[in-house]
Amino acid sequence: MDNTSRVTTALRECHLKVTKHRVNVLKILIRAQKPLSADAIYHLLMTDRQSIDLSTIYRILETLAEKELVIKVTFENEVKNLYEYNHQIHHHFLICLSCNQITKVESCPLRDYEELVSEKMKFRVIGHKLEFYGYCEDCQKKQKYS
Amino acid sequence: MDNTSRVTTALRECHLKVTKHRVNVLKILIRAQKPLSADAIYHLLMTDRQSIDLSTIYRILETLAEKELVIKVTFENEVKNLYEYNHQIHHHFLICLSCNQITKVESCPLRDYEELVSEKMKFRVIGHKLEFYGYCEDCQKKQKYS
DNA sequence: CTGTAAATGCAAATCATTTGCATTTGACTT
DNA sequence: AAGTCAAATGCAAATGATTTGCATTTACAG
Repeated sequence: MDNTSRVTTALRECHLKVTKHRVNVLKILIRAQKPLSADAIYHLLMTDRQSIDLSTIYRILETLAEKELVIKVTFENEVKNLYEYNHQIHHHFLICLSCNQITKVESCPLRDYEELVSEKMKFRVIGHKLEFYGYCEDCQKKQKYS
Repeated sequence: MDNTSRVTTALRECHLKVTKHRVNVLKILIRAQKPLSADAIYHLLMTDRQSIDLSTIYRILETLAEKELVIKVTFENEVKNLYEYNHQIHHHFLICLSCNQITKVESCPLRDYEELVSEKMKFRVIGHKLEFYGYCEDCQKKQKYS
């Protein structure tokens, strides 16, 4: 199944109208494999000769986030909100302090700890967010020679 | 040592002028024991009959963050940036999905995992940010009866 | 194929944060 | 204690991301 039909099916399952723009936005997020800003999506669509208004992108992202087809995330030192396709697989990110590149890490060490926190703090944990900040391989190399 | 002299000393050590506003902002952040928005600080000062401009608060927070006397943090679903006093003790937060209240947790399970990530992903980890989302004790009680 | 509610485009509003500039102030010097 | 000056502040306006109101277009149920 290609992305177009995958996305079309997903929209139908959520009782959302299948519009050209919604399909395009979702396909871009799937291809990106990382969170994108509304603005970044806008420019990708423009490059692809697709005409769309930025406010429409914001509305689409809001709708898709409500239906949990996409996840809205915010990062430190990043003014804009970012949106990622929801693959339903729990993961975290590495954020390079030098080039700001975002990389996904699919393992997670926290399931046990969640229980501990729940008990000790009397806080019912529903989920968590974990990010590692540091330097990616490329930036580490560059730093050696500067 | 009271907070006023603690804060005055901290500012001097950072070669920053000791101004009434800087002292007030730092004392508010110490008392709060959790991150506050520029706006929240503004209203606390106003309630305390202290006249200050919001832009001054932003400039103070920026300066204090540069010197690492405060830490700037952002949370999901929170439009504003928040600032917390830097106690130099590594910690994380519990964020209640119902009342949005933020609670500190001082333990951390991630030191070992950081090394694992460093090796496997060839990413030099400098630090991390971890937040737990769920329901605080009060909101859990309220949910039972609603 | 048609009617209708939902989606979109466009312009303007909103809200957090930043900036330019005139004035005030902390702290060093004398 | 008064003089000096760069840094800090207040005020008004700018900026940039996001949201909203409203007129028009479109998806899709019947």
